[in-house]
Amino acid sequence: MAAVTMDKIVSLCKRRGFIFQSSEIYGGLNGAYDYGPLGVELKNNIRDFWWKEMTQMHDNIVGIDASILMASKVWEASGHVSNFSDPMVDCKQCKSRFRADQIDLNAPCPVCGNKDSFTEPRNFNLMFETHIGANRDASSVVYLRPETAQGIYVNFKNVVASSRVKVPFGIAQIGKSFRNEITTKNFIFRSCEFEQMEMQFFVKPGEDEKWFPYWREQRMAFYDKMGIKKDHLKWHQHGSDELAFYAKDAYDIQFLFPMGWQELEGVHSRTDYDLTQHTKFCGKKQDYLDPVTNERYIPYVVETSAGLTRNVLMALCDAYEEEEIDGDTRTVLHFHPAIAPVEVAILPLVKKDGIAEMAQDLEKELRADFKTFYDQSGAIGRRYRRMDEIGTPYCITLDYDTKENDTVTLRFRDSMEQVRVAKKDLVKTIKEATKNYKRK
RNA sequence: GCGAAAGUAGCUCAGUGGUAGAGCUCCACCUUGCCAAGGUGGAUGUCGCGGGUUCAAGUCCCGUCUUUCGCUCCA
Repeated sequence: MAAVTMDKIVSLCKRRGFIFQSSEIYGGLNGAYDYGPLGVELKNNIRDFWWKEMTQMHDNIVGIDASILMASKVWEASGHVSNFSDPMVDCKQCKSRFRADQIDLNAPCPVCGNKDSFTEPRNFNLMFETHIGANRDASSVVYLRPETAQGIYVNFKNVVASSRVKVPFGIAQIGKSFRNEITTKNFIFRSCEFEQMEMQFFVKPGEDEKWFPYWREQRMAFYDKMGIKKDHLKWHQHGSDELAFYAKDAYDIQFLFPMGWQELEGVHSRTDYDLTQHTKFCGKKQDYLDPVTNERYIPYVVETSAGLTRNVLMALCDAYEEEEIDGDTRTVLHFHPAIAPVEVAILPLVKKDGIAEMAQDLEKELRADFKTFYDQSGAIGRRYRRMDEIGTPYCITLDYDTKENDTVTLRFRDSMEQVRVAKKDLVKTIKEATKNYKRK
């Protein structure tokens, strides 16, 4: 079985309506993508799967949804204004580019040896800038957030005061972030506009040692629940030279994308860095009063930060398979049923003798419980293949026997096995199958 | 931002200056009684965009946008 290439993913995404290039009719916009009818379902399903797992399934995590535009001071405090940009110089002779802080600007170019060859250092700030108000003076500059985490930190006191949460507790958030990347590549893997699923877990200083491995284990288990292949995932621990200035320890979950192992999610120990910074910059103590011991401290933070849009790409790459069947190729997306854009397809074996009408009625009945799709066009095998290609886990076929005894054929995507099920048992049977789903 | 290559139907591509094409897909009807490609008919393009050369440009030239690969970058 050949490894999937990005070309095939991009092609399938466009062909079947998962993901399109932004502004395509105008020649496209670099690093921006639009989600089509199936793509938005997939993305929303992954988002909801994460949200349920992180909030509903934990009694000590609450959610927020902070605004994308925030006070500029937030980014001064977080270090993004000063650290999120790199002054760069180019060699005028050989066009090589260097970071201005990593090279002696008075020395000859290390590549071509040319002297007095560098351009003036130019700043590449990775934050998008815009203005609030019609009057574009310096005081109105705001940034589109480059990460969602700060929206959580600046609401720490609000959440503590309003939600009766006690340390240890977490705040979860899903939303868009923006980075003015110098280059974008690999489809939606790195784009200027992306969505993050973040959770900041606030703990008593010292207890981060305990919670850090806990969340690493939880987060890896999440991908197993989503049906992602175990051998497509691995941990990468940041070496001391890779650690961000705020981080005490950092692990990435990497996924084996077509272009190699790449970061999918970070689990980072951020200590009290951010809350301390905001204390300094806003002048108000961002601390926590333990209601039992009356101790006052700034909590430490264990952060789980996943890319939703990267998760979408992962789900597509992980699910994609081309299987050889009798000299024919079957393209299948083996999505976990919980994230599949279409859960159940209803297919009449023939159109005549009232079978199609019967199938349409059944489709309407099942809508309340599943995302359904009705298709009466073409041979039955062809319709199965179409559903395989968009990852529909269950197909229901109605035939003449359905008229006699109210049973239908339930066909499973992965095994292609078929079972005869009474119409009245369909919802229960399908929900049971989803609950017990195991990726082969 | 640098270098190279590419951009023609929804997809994969052919078309080296002279009427815009193929296969698949898609739609309708027929056939089909459970795993694609059977029959009949049909739809689809300012050949990425803008300019130039020419009697004539998908084709040659310039610019531009986008994509891919390699740099650079990505705390």
